[in-house]
Amino acid sequence: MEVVSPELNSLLPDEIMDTEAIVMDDEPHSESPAASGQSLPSEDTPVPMETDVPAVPEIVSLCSDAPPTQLTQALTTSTPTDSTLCSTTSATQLLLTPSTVSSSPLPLRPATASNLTCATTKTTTSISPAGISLTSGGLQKLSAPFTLSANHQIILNKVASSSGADTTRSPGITTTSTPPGGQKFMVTAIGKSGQPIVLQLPHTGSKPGSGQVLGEAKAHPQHFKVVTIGGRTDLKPVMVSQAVSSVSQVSSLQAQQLKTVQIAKKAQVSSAGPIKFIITKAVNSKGLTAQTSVSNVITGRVLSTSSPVTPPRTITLSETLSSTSKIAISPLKSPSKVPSSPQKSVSLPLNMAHLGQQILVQQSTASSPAKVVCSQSTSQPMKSMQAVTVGTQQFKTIFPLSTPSNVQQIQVPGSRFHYVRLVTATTGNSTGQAASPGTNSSMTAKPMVVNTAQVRMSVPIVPAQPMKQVVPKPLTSGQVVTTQTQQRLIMPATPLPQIQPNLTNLPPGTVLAPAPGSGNLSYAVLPAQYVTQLQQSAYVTLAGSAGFSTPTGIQTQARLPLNGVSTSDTASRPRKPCNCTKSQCLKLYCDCFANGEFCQSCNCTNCSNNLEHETERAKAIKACLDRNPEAFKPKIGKGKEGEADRRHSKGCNCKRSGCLKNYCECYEAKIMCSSNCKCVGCKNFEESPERKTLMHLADAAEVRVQQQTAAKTKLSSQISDLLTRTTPAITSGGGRMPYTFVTKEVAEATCECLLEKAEQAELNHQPQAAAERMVLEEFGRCLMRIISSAGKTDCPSINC
DNA sequence: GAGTTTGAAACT
DNA sequence: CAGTTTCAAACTC
Repeated sequence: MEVVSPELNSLLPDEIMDTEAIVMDDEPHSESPAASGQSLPSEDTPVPMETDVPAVPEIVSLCSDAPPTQLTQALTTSTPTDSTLCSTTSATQLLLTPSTVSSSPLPLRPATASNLTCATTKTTTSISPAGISLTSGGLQKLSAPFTLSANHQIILNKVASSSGADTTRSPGITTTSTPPGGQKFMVTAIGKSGQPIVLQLPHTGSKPGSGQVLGEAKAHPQHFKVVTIGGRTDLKPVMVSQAVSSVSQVSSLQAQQLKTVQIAKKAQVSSAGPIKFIITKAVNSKGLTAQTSVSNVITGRVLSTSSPVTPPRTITLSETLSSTSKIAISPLKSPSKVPSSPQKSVSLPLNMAHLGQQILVQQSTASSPAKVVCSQSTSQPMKSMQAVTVGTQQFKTIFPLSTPSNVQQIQVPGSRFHYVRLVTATTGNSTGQAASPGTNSSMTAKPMVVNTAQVRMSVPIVPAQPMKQVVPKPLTSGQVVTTQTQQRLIMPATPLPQIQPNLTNLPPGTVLAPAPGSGNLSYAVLPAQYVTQLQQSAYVTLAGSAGFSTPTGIQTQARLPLNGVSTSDTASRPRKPCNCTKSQCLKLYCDCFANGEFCQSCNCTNCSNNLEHETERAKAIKACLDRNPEAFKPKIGKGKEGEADRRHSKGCNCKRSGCLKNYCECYEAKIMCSSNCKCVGCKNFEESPERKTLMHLADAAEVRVQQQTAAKTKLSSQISDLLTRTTPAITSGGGRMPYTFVTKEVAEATCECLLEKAEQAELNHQPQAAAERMVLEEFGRCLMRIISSAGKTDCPSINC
């Protein structure tokens, strides 16, 4: 099992949660203490979370009664028949995916509830036609998972966790039930302990939901209802897949460090049933205002509610409206940060034409950073890209990768970072791909032709903590090990006020080195220009993205604010290529690296500042941050009112340049030295005559350059215009241009005429000016004759 | 273009 | 923290 260490959270912004590999359990009901214990996050290394309550992965999944062997096969192999893949979980998320329509009413049984275990590492959920069992992947036990009332209500009764470690963690319940009517609903509830959650089911006619055979196409669209209850701040992804297969997967999230919203995508493509991807945000465990937004997805039914703190609650399931395959992500802002922010839901359909799938990004709340983790499972290695917008701004960008990687870009509103996740899931993977803890992935399938790898986004939880390389824990025994390679990239690009305090220390890139046997998970924080790099291999920009400017200039790299120059300013200029030879462009000597950029079109040798050396780059970043936590911060702080207040944060140390050469960082930034500087013989101050002289010279030179440039441009334009206007004469007239008649003979004749005029003037003792005038006039006449004869004859004659 | 100068970054 | 070394850009020829 892949485990995200506590460091991971510290590396990534709070707004985006990441989930680790989906835990695949070879057994439907894992009760292995060892596994659970291993998967448990270390208590000794608590990572500050966005919420005060330590996050604990809580997963309640519906497990089929099928024999373990059957389940194992279903989980470990990605079969087209698997219609449901449910994974995920952030700390207290519970995901349930009903995969099949069960004819038996109220499939949930107390007997299965007893199967709930505390094994966090293993959680498997599947629904068999015969019934539904619950397997708790979380640390908590559900002694009485829920009760079913006569009036189509399901009451979830949260019971205090059995283990001591569990008691400190917020409870979360997610359950799925398949009512008799074949309707399915999902409940993702993370409420307070001991508080029941009541779900009211709509009265639907029971259908003969006979047990369906795996791979059997569903004639009837599945209805899913997702209910999010609770007060947790964590985003809760809920994936609902078409109720085709009887196997669903639930990966338990290792724990407390991960706040994640995952979009599990099922590799399976179903021909008939509607596909629903629903991601809801988990309610705040702290009891703060929890907002849950659930986007409507295709035929599924999604119930969204802003969950107040106090359960029990009765929720009425509502119909969803969408008609196409979509993935809905509704990242919610942390209630702790914005307790009372009105729920805001924005759906951004992503047209992934080449993938034949759409991703719907739903934004639930405005300001709070959202944590979104999207995981995709696929039976076939593919390339997929997803763009997820978190926060107030939305954007969509699809990056077709030349590599078998998935790119998912997330922009957090107000953040200067773009978060882009690259997921490389290649090798043949089973439906139950290895997933990070807390990741819940499920795919539905129909319109979605093929799904690729898991896409995940991560956000550091610990503020102001430098990015660190995180090595996921190796998979534990008994877990499904996949050969799938996963890359995770997080790209900073745009400002995000909400999380900026946490991101200020973020290095331009971070790579989470894969742990042995962990499936080669890697994380990277990349500068925005990385997006550009990716786009060089042709990209598809999704329309309809509001507030997101798709990078169009391939050569232009977005840069972090450097030397007080705004990003837009720097971005407008072509980046200067570096010439590093010894530093591998992994030290601050390299401007590219120092600016958080990848080397691109540089002259460097042995460069490691690129995607191919993510690990090295991450280490270098970490090293730089260890030396100086503010290494990647702009050196020139922008003053309150204009450039006058701009000053170098550290100041320069010039000794011989007088701070009047570009050696001086202050001078280079076109600012004057300040008290921060330790320079000797500084001449870079306001009243310095040397500085003024240099400035004047520089201005004059710049003016000259501009004039020359303008003149060249104008001349080029005129020439171009002339050629454009004369072109018709060439083509339409069938003749040649006048100048083509200036043959050697014509030129000689013209010269003779001119000389004759000059001689005449000389013989007449005319002044030089008059002589010159005569010559010029004669030259004009010659030209006129040449031009006039151009269209008459091929051999114009010049006669004086 | 090669060589020198310079100062930040890295190292001790 | 200070001194030294390394490094790449800036500069000079």
